[in-house]
Amino acid sequence: MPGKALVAASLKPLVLSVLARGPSYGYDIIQQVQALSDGKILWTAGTLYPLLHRLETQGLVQTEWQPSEDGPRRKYYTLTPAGEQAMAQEQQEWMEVHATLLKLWQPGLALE
Amino acid sequence: MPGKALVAASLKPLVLSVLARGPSYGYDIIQQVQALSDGKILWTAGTLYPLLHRLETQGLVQTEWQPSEDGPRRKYYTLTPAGEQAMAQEQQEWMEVHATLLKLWQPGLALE
DNA sequence: AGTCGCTATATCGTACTACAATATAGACCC
DNA sequence: GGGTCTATATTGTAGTACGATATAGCGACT
Repeated sequence: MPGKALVAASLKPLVLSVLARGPSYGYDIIQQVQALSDGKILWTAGTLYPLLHRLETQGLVQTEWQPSEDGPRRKYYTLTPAGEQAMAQEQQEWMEVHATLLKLWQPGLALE
Repeated sequence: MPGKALVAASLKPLVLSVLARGPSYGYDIIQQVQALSDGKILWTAGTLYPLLHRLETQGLVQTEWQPSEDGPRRKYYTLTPAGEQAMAQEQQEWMEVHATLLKLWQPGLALE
């Protein structure tokens, strides 16, 4: 039985949003999201890396290996212009869905 | 080439949220979501019905056929207690992701 | 009688997505 | 040499999205 997604497909907008703040690498992205969500969003490497590879294949990110002074080398991911555009699009779509959910969650909205 | 999801996997929380307001049937759910989103969220039947069937298999909804005075009969979906619980869970998880996204979208948040 | 459009549900095939498990390896500390 | 942390990668399995297509009732117009 596979695990359950925290919120299915929140993965892509979150990762693009992290990278929109500046280049980062896989392990760090996991830590950043975990910290920002107060430990509620916990990804494993097996969840994140395939997505990063997909983003690269789709031309939304560029990659660069960089050595680390204190551990294994890191693969830094940087948003391309197409990636920035995709991030803006994801943000807009997220807000549209969010607005719709808020309307549905309003207790006062009458049913027809 | 398959189409792109408006926001991937916003489907389940939206459908559960619609049903949390009262029983409904497939065609009506599509219309409700379309109206509430100002026409931005457009689902096809082929997207919605498989999800409704999954929700039924998972015991989150109960179904009942009802005749329509003006057209084909309708299959009404009603949330079960487990479905209400799932809906509450989805709502909480959505808000956690949303809060994290808002933090990431704050222009003032400094990078380390 | 025919056809158009709207209502209404259903299934199939294909592609995409999520994630646990597992493997590999460097650096540090004991 | 063993444990912990850092760091990336792949594989297998299950879940998800959606266009295309099929079926059928009803009303209106021709």
